Amino acid sequence: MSSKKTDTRTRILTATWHLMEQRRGQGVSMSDIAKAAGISRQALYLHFDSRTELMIATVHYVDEVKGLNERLEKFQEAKSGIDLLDICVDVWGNHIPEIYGLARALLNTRDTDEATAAAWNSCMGCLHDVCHKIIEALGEEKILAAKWSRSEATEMLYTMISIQNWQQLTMESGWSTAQYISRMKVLLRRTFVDE
Amino acid sequence: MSSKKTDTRTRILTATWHLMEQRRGQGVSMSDIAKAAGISRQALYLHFDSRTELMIATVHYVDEVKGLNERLEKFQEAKSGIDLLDICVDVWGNHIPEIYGLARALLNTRDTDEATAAAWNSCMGCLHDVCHKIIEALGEEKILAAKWSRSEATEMLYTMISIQNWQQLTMESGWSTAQYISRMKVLLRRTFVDE
DNA sequence: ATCTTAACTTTACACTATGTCAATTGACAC
DNA sequence: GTGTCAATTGACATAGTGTAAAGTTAAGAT
Repeated sequence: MSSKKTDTRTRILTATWHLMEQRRGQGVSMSDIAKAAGISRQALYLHFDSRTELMIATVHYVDEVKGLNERLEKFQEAKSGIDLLDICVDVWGNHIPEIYGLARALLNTRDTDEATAAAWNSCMGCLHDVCHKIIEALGEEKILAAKWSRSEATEMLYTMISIQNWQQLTMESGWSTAQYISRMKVLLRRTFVDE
Repeated sequence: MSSKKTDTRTRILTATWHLMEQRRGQGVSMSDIAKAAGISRQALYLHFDSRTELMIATVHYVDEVKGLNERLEKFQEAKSGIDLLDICVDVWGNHIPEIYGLARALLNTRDTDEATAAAWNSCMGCLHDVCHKIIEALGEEKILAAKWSRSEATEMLYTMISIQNWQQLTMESGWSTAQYISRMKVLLRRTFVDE
């Protein structure tokens, strides 16, 4: 049932992904992608209407392959709000490096492109939900730091674990992934948990 | 002593700045700037070699006009590390909205443009210094939270007060400037200060 | 064996944006 | 007047995205 068209589509998606990671999301043109996929630039438009559509499809493809959703199932194991917080930072902190280039490409164009912004927000929605769950759990356990309303805490948590902050700390300040995870856990626990 | 050339240069810089703030740093072409400054597109290149150079010059111009440096002199009044931290969030939190569009434009191009990245880092250097001073002060007063090394704390503080985080909390989550400042102070104090 | 169709190719073009170049105009100084 | 500076106009080069048209190749149906 795997038609030629489906094969090529997959080849394009993997090529896009690999190029994005290789070049950290910068300087990847449609020509580059076509060359990497072994087809002509114009043939790309037989599969995807626009660059934006290709980017979004690649995000979904990577999500599927890497299975962030399955990774987040680790959450079922969590026994407390603090557990949830730690697992979230572990899973997400190890996930970011694998999608960094693609994420950069999307973040850079989302300002000018409405569709990209929408796709990005929908992808990030699941992370936002996770943040919400964590704060709710801390709230129910009565250990959410008193100075935070639940909605404010959710937004702040979501902001703290953003890809931009990961980039700043690892790419610019030179932290390792382990260091990022460890320090971020400290920051989040001190910020949101009264112990 | 104000030659015609100097006048035009200033006119270009103010036009660039205003356009950037109006359009939040997006979709501002050299043609747009020329039109707003009342000159031809080509004449821009008599004053600035490239778009990048114009952007950087505009940043310096805004810095001069808005006087971030003078604002940071408020720091002389600070009597403690905690004072420093609060003043920093106040000053910076009120400064960001005035440079947001321009900052966006620079952040978007710094990945592809080495000169932009360098200019940006040099501008942000003073903020990084401030972060360093704050952490040193907290360290000397023995109230820097034990889990942080001074260099790690500096990087983390610098990351927390980034423009990207301001954007996420205000533009995307809808917080007011006052709310941003208040919540950020809470986060930073809880994170870095042992009381 | 022939016809059809899907997938892809090549070539060409339109559009936008940055940046360069040459010839020209207008104003002002000496 | 002559020279010079500031700016103008128009033409052009380049890079990237996206569109359109005509031709090729190979698999499948009849």
